[in-house]
Amino acid sequence: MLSTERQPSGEGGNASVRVTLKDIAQKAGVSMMTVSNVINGNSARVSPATIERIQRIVVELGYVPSHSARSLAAKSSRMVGVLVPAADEESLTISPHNVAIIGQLERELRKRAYDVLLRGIARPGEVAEALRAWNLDGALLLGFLDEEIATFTASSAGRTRIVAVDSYADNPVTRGVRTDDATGGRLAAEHLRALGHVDVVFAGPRFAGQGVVWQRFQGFKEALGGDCAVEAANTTYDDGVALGRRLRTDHPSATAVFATADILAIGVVAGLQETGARVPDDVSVMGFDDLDLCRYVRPTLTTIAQDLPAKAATAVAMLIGEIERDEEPPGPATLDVRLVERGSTGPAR
Amino acid sequence: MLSTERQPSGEGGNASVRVTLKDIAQKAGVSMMTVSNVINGNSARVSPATIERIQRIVVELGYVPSHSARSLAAKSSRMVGVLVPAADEESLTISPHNVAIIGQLERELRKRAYDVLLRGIARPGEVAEALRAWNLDGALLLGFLDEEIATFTASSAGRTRIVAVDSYADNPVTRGVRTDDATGGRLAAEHLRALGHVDVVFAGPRFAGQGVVWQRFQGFKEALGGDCAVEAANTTYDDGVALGRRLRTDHPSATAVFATADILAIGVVAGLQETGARVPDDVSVMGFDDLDLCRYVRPTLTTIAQDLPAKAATAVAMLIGEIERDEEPPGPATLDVRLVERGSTGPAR
DNA sequence: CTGAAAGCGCTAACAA
DNA sequence: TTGTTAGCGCTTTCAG
Repeated sequence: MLSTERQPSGEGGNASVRVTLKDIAQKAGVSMMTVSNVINGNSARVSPATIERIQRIVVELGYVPSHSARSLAAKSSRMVGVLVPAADEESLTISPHNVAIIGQLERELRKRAYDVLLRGIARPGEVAEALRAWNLDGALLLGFLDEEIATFTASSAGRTRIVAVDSYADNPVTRGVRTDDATGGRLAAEHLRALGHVDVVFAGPRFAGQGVVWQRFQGFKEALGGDCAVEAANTTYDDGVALGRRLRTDHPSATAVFATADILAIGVVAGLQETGARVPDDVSVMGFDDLDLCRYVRPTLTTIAQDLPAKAATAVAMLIGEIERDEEPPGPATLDVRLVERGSTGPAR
Repeated sequence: MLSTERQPSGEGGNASVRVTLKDIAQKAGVSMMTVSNVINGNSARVSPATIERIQRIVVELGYVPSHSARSLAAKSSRMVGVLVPAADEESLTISPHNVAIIGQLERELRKRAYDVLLRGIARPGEVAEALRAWNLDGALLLGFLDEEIATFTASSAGRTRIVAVDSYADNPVTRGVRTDDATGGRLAAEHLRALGHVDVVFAGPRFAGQGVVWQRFQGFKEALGGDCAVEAANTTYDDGVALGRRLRTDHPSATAVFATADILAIGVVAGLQETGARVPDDVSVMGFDDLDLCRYVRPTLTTIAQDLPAKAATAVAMLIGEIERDEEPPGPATLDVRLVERGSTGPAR
């Protein structure tokens, strides 16, 4: 993975002080501007010969541009913020789902030569603050609630672009990228119906007229064709277990559960099993996300899969599009979902 | 989590242009330096009255300091790099273990008012490069192999501090933080011995005379008192499954497996179960790390727990200590481990 | 195609 | 306790 390669410092004679544009310019006998243009690939304005010479010297001296200086002098910093919610000071427990995304985002951004500032956000104002403090070219919001996003204000410069992942918020300063949650809900309902389930429970975080969970519920309920019970539960294993334990008491006739997150579904299965219920023979359970986790548990978890890498790539593409090509803020992007059948769902009893 | 709070911009009359130190200074009728001192908490050099007045104006105008400018003018940027390995351009799949740590690191650093640059590293030179490009005060290395770390060179400024997590490398420019891997191996061996296991298999990534895995093996073998088979396997579920499937063919007399990672152990269990073996009745399996995952699978996984939050906190404390107090680079830090008994280990058959 | 001047927003080192 | 003078390293004009 890492090639064995020496740092080219200490060859040009100068090893321990910062090599600046000026140094390069002097050694090459040209002005700083010419060097700057070469570094930034403005090859249109420099003769091929000079380019070649300068590039050699750059390598020879081990020149590394100062992004701080560039950021100060120019409009752009080539750095974007990846912003995640942070409950005050405590527990920046990035959710497994977000965690998976962060890696992808970093990769996509690095490919395009952008650096990433990772930062937890505790107060709404911190978004604009972070943006301005480092002169960020843009920001990616991860895992915020729509209500929170609505309170974010743009950087006063007005040039800062913001893309929110998994958001339906209609904040004018943000664009959204999300999976097709409504269709996900619908697929889940259709799957359960096809297996003969009629009396089912929907489990997920409390929702109210907006947001990811609400979308999933809408699609689910509609495709179900009938009514369904709703159980509020946080997206955690333990909440799932608690629900699973009392499910057959509180919903004696229910034969299936659709949870809005895999981790929650897995908890439900565990809770059910504790009470002696068999999954899927007595109760079917399905989740949402298709984390790796789904394959590790027994029974393996039937779920609605979303394409994380694609979501990350789309979010980055949108952001960069706005930043570099000053594109019209496109409408929100919606990514496909698909049903993944595994062992936790079966015919209604 | 997020308090409802307005951005204080647009009250001072000026809303959309950058508010600078100079603006504050003018409005307060003092010099920029005085304002600078107030902002940076150099209260010793300013009269209480002035402090109070300046602070009011700062809030009123919604001033946000430019970190780029500060980073350029001062020695320090108050930003540290969190550096993870990145297989060339492709698949920056940050491992679950590292990912869990990143959140903790960010939290610890933010508490101390440091920002985080998250960056994948594909070539050794990129470490020093990233450090210098943003004038980073330091860096945290996550999940690199000891051989890789040995090739990293310091920033030429010489002031940059580097702490490597999970490393035993003796690179003069880095300090290490890790869990007590040897003791972890020992605890595992003692646990299995106490249950009567004699013929056991050690499974983990290939190692050779150094590194985390080697340490675990040393402790394990020594406490075992006898010989043990070694199976090379990557730290993935699928490699675990493969090993589990052929375990009873290749090691017919083995009654226990110690894997150097939970995810690997869980795969081994699944592979074994596929062949009809019962865990732990026929074969006991244990892992290392104590990820949440261990509670989700059946049987639940016996493992060696390491304290991730403590590891992150220690790494940050070491780094900040070197940065701010210019402390003597302390020796490497080693954190405690403990055995967590769950359902995947039992008496030898 | 190349260069000179001016300044981005801030802080170090002195003076006063 | 406060102000002044210099830059940090780069990019943006605008002239050659």
